[in-house]
Amino acid sequence: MSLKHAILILLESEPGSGYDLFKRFKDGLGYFWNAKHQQVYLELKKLSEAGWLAFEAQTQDTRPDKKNYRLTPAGHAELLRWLGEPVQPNTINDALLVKLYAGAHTSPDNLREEMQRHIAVHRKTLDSLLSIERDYHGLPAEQRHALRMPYLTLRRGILGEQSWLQWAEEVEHALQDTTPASTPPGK
Amino acid sequence: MSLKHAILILLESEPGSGYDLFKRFKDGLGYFWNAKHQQVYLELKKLSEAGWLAFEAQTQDTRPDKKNYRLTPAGHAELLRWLGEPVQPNTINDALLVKLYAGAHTSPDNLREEMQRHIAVHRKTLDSLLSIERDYHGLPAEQRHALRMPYLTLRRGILGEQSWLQWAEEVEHALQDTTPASTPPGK
DNA sequence: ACCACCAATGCAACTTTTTGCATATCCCGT
DNA sequence: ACGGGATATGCAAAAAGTTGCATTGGTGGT
Repeated sequence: MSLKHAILILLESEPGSGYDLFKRFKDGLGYFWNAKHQQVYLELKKLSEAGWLAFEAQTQDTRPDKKNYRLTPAGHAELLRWLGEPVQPNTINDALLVKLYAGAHTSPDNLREEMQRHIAVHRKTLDSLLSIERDYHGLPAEQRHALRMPYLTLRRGILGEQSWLQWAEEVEHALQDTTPASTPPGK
Repeated sequence: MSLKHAILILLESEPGSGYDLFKRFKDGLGYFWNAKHQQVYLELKKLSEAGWLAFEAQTQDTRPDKKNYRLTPAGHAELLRWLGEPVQPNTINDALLVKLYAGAHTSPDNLREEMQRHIAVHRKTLDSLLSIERDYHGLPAEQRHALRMPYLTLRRGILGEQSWLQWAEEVEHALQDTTPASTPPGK
């Protein structure tokens, strides 16, 4: 758990609305933290009630009104406290691997299609991460320095996706071997 | 979600008790599916009530009595149905990356300690996966064939852990650069 | 003209997972 | 003799996350 702290960190670096935070989760942090908009709004409400956030309502003409959230001193203190605390190693629950584990009970074609869909998603994610990395390298040194920690998390995303795609190739070879009869020899 | 189906698959390949399943999650599948014993027992109860599992109570002398679960035909059908359905790509929520993202607000020492602890865990996991892989390669061809699908998931674990450790090296270099003063030069 | 999408927020019900507590016996090491 | 770990199961409450529904207005495409 820790949508709580993910929100505190995002608002610490820049105040914003629920909608705004949701977009940051979707675009920027999506490769390591995900949340639906409902959950974000609910959590913002809870964090306000706990005194860690404050907000001012902004009325807007052409668009719906919004609430602009920022950290309170108590929220800042909580963030520092959390940073000093050890983080539990991540546990992974990966449904694709569950399916593959049971793969002998279904057809290789089914598995291949499934893999193709996932490969497409991972390739797209990798492309977008690489493009963010290119932008980062184009920044002036000061800004790069300010972003060095987020950059490390970006590297995790890139290395992770590359490793995933490498694994996917292994899987494809293995699944081809399962049905060698369907392709005629000689090309 | 899909502890449900993870359980169906495990019981399909071999019937067993809740305790037994829990151990299989902990030892064998832990690198891609995790569940506490409470959740396993609760889910077994629900799956029985849904008619997908049946159990017979076994009284034991030296040990507590246990319930031996196996799939019903309905459970088998449900498993096949699920295998035909597309799996949602995994979403990752990784608290370590959240912490690192906010790393500029804490000390490099704190981050280094955190990384050391996680590195130790990942190295241990990798070692154990590699040892399982060695065992696999030592098996006769028939058994290897029967286990080819679980083997693919094992490969995911191995490649994933290796990639993680590679990333951890990048992080360590980056964190060293942040405080070059503390280590005396010349050794 | 209509449809879809962006901006913006939220409630209610549900499922899934975690945490805390509870119990009972056996075996192993110190 | 005593503590800890393995064996074995479970309830209750809380926390975290998902799904479905609802609203309002602008903007851009066909």
